[in-house]
Amino acid sequence: MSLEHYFSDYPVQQVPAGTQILHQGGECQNYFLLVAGSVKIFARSANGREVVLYHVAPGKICVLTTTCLLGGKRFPAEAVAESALSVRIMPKHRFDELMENSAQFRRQIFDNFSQRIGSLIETIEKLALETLEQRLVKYLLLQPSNPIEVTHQDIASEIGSAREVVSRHLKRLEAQGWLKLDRGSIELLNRTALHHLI
Amino acid sequence: MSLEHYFSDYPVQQVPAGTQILHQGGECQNYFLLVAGSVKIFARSANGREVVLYHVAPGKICVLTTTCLLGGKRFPAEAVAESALSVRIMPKHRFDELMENSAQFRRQIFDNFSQRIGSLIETIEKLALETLEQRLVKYLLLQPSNPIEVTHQDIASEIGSAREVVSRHLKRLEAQGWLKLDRGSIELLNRTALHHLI
DNA sequence: CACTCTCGGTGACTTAGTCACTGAGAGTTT
DNA sequence: AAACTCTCAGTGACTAAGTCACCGAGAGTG
Repeated sequence: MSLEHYFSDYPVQQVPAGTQILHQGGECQNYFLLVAGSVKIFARSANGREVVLYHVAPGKICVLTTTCLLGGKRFPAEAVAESALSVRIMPKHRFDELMENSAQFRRQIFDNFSQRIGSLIETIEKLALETLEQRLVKYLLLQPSNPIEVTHQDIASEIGSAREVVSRHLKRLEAQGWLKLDRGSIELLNRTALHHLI
Repeated sequence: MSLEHYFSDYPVQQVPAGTQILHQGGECQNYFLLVAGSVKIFARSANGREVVLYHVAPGKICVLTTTCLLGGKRFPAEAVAESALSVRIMPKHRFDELMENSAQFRRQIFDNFSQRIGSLIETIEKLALETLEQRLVKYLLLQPSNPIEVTHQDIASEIGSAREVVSRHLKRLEAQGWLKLDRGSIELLNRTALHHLI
C-alpha cells in the first residue's frame, strides 16, 4: 500500500512551474503528497548564495513540512516547484488520525524520514570531505539525460558552490574534450574519463 | 512521559570513554537509549579527514541506529563515546511492539527524528553558506565552559575543516587579544569582540 | 531594431585546504 | 634522570575554492 492511497480522498491540484510554495520562516498548514513533478527545497544565505537541501519526488511527502507541523515550527528553507506539479493536500487532523490508527501509514512516513536523514548525511559528507571536482563530476554522471539541460548556477547550488567556480571547472573539462558546453546545456562526451576523476 | 520510561525494563550498562561503538558499514543490532554521557557520530574520508554529523545527548536515542534498523541498512558512519556512558539497550522486537501500541512512544521517536533533521539541515547550511571564521566563532561561543578544553583537531572536525586552518584562525584571534591559547585549551577573553565577527 | 534579461567568461584578489616538516610538552620506560 | 614516544600545535609553500567586478553573447520582447 503506497502513501498515495491514503491521499486518494483529496483532489489532485495543479501548481505551475516556478511557483514558490514555501518561504523561509513561513508557516506550514497542511501535508502535501506530490503526485507528479519535482519540488526543490533549498536554503539561501544573506549574500544570495543558495544550497539545495533535497528534492521531493512523486509519491513522496515533504519531510520538512512534516517536522514543522509536528513540532509547530516555522519552515526553515525555501520550496520552489521545479516543474509543473500535481499535488494532493491532506489536512492536519486527517494526518494525525492516520498516524494514530494505521500502522501501514506510519511505516510509510517513517521510511520517508529515514531516507531523508540518509540523504542529508550524504550531503554533509560530500560538502565536508569531497573536492568540488568530485561533487561536480558525480552530479554530471548522475543526470539521466544527455545533453543535460541545466545552467551553471543551478549546478552550483546543487553542489553547494559558486557559479564562477563551476564554470571554470566545466571549461577545463571541455578543454580535455570530455564534454561540450552550450548555453543552458552540457553534453557528456566521455563518461569513462569523467569516472576516473572520482 | 519521557523516552527513558520505556527503557526502564532494561538494565543500565556502562561503556568506557573512547569506546568505538559502531563502525562505518557495521550492523546495528539493538536500540540504545543514552542515560548519561555523550556519543559522537561522525564520518571519515579516505585521507583521514573527519566531519561530525551530530552528538547523542542523555535522554535521546541514536536516530541513525533507528533508520538502520527500520531500513535494514548498514550504519553509514562512526560512533565513538566522547565520555564514559550509561546506556540502556532495547531489543528490536520490543521497539517494534512499542511503535505499534504506544502513541506516546511514537510521538517521542518522531520528535527525535524531527529534531535531528532540523540539526542536519542547519549543518548543511553552515557548511555551504558560512565562512570558516563564522563557523569557528559560533562554535567557540556555544561552548559552556571557559576555558574550553578541546584540541584544534576536535574543532576542525566539528566545523568540517582542517586542523592547520583552525590553528591559524585561532592564532589570529589570539593576536587580537580576544582569546588565549594553550595546549588542549582555549580561554575566551572578549566574547563581545568575537560576537561582532558573526 | 532596440531593449532587456539571462547566461556564461574572465582577471584579480581573498580565503580555505593540503603537504611536509618542526618543535614543545606530557607521560612512560629503562 | 635520561631517553623514548606520542600528542598537539606552528609554519612555509603551495593548490583549490570562493568572491568581486565587470564584460559580452544570445534569446526573447515590444
